[in-house]
Amino acid sequence: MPELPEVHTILKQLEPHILNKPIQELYVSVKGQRLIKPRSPGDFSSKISGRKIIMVKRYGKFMVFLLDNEQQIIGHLRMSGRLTYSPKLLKHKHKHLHIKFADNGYLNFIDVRRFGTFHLVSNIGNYQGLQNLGIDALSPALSAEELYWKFQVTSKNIYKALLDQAVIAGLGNIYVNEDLYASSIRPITKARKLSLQEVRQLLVNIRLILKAAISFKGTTLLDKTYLDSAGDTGKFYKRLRVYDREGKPCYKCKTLIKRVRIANRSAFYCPKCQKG
DNA sequence: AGGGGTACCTGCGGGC
DNA sequence: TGCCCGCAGGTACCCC
Repeated sequence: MPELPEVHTILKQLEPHILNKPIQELYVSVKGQRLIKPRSPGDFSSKISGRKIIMVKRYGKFMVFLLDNEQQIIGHLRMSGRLTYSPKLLKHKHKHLHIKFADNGYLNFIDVRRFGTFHLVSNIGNYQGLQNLGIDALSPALSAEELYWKFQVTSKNIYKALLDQAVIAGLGNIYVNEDLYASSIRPITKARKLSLQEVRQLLVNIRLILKAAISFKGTTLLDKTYLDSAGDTGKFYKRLRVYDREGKPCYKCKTLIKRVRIANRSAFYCPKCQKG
């Protein structure tokens, strides 16, 4: 579920509630076997109790909570994870973890499918998930030339290349589909076939769409899996042009949108507007 | 190297 | 009504 705009929204909303407050304890439900590292809730809890979160950062879809003793909690929401803040203990069927602060506030992790992870590390540089991460899609450090170069040295199609977090960090299925539609590129096009000019335009569209999605607090689909930290729906769903529109008319040319399976995921495109 | 499949989970909607 | 199937904003791991 959550891609860059959703993770960004959640962290921005949480920040004022969780920064610089002493942590009292960590609670993990018995179901959360794969959820945390270290695996022992007691171990995890004792290592962070008394500490404060002094900074929150996002790398792609990863969330990093920096503690005041230089430990970091690295979180990933995967498909259905949510984070909320509550001033009181929250009862919820799918709440698998919370951090209780000394002021009695709670940071809650809710996750229906239980794919999400929270890892406590002392050296962020050794964390595998971040080592393999490419430059963040919204980072000014990412240039069209670099992206073009990465496309030149792979034989992947552009759909898989954009989903590859080592190529560009932060995009997921919704925004990749929207980016390719906006750029008139078919998902199955080989990434290396794109000209530098086309990559420039693609990167412009990626950033425009991500920023617009952030301004709408992300995208919530019909199943309501994603809700922001305040429990609200992300209103960018109103702006989706191609994702989940199979069989519906293209907004530009009225041709019916097609769906193809690529690597067990659904790619949507307009067969007339998107060339390749 | 990259494609494809599976696995990790729960829940929902559609078809029969 | 109920069962079975496919599908879901992600990623890691296997085999060819």
